[in-house]
Amino acid sequence: MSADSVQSKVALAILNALEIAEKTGLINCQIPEQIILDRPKNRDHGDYATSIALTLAKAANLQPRVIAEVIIKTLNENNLLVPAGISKVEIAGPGFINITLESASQGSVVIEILTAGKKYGQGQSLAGKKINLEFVSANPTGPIHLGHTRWAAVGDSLGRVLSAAGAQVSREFYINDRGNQMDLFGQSLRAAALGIDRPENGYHGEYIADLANAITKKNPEFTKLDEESGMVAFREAGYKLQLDLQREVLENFGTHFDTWFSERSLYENNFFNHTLDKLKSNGHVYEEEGAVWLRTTDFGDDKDRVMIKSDGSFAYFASDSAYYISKRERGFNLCIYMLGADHHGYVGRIKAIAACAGDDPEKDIEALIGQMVKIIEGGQELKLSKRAGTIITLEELVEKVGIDAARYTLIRYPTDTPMVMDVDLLKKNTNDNPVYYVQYAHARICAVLRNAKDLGIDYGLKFYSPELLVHERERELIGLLAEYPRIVAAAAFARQPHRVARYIEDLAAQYHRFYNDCRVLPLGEEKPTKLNSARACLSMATAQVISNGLDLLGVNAPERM
RNA sequence: GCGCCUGUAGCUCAGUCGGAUAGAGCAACUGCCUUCUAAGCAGUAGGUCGCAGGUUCGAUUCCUGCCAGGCGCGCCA
Repeated sequence: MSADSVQSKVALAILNALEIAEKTGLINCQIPEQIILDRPKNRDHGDYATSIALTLAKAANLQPRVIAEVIIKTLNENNLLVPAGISKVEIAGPGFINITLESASQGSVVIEILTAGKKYGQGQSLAGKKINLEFVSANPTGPIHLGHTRWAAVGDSLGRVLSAAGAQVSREFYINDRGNQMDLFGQSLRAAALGIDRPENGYHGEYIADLANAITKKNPEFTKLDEESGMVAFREAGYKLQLDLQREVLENFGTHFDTWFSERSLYENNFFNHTLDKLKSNGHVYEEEGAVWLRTTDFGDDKDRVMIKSDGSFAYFASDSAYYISKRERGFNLCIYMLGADHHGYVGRIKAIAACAGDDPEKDIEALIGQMVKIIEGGQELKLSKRAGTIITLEELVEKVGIDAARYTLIRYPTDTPMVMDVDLLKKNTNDNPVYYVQYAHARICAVLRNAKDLGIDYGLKFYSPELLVHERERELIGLLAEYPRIVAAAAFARQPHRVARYIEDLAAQYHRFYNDCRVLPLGEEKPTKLNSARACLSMATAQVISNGLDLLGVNAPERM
């Protein structure tokens, strides 16, 4: 919320009134730093409401309604209402204070929006946070599947939302490019190339054969290598190809990563030993049964974790530890891990690593858990993917429903809820499909504005008369537009981009209602009036906010549909 | 057994610093286009917010217990 927004003026006026009342002895208690304004659900309760009188009742030892009366009296006597753009203040119910704004004042948000443009909604609530946002992190041994896709959409959107709240965000993809799985991958590729049986616990999707073909085409000599060096040759070539594919698929999906972080790099330049020393110096490392352990039980983990196995090789946990330390040493003061539900057992471990490193896990680490995604088509759950051999891939989903519908649907729900995607519904261009509903509102506004231009109607800031927008629909729409910055800040704070989606759905609905009841353009031979211009400005502002919101989701705002 | 998540309308789900009469879409029924995109709008109907306690002016929201469902508990990655 910008300092000069309508809301903040109102909040400030009430705060001033409270301070005055406290000084003059009308109220005797600690005055809060901020006044929280709600938007009442019921229109009869005004444009804003605050429950401050109820909250203070106990501390002040007064009836809530008495406090409300004091606030209102003080507002009146000190002429605080007019400068704040308030036309009416009322007490309601047990002590709520309901506030109605002057039309001109309320309408000024349109000016704010048109002036700020793409920047409207951005704030500084997370300024100073340097966030490492890690998501997807699929193994480079196969395609991006549906579970990853949820994160590809939500993680990307969260990155945008956090940035909009003023944080400095780096999106990171962790590549698990060492360990058994990689070797199995190499063995599977080699087996496919040679036409021999693949390892039982290896990879069996059709894409393995495709990759193997591509490799042998380029490097036919690989097939002549012995088992070990052949495995390595295929592994490395397959790794590169598969990683490039993942990158390409994600970029096409609109999800960009700033850093692709290789697990192998943790073992270069002595970095792992450096991190081990660091953990040792904090006293949480010990040796037992020939293995090197991190005593994570010091910090609430259920059992200690092995970093170096008794055979001298590194356990996966070694990488986890080093990776965390790398993040911290690269200057991030908040590491967000976006994990699948099947990995939620990691949370305790990761936090224990932070604690062992001397950090505060509650402050420096956050884990977001994404529940499972199911996909149904024709009433049947889709389980098999031709390509991956197991689960539906990102590409298959996009082929079915398109990028916008896929992203929007995945982002629209909180991630801690398991979700079901209905392909048939997402293919429909009706309003059961929220992405079209929102996009349609945007396209509709663009059409109106095109027509306005053709009719020679002047719109834009110079022709905007906020005091003319007094219709109930106009006031509701304007009120909702003013909410947007708070929604973005709240979404960032809660790490919940779905709030932005839900908000623009509301906004689209509100615009449609306005459109239905308030004619924007002159009818027939009527002469354009200032009201036409004002409504065109309001429409323009709405389109801007829808577009800004969709942008935070990584979804297009089409001008025509 | 322990840990995490979920339980809101017939269906899919919003509602999270505790607020006024619990919301939306779909499905059912009824209206609104000879002028802005009907991919839209208005209305009717639909609820013991899993169950039982507790905290307080007030609980779908916070705490405890229970019931039901999903997932996880390797010197795998």
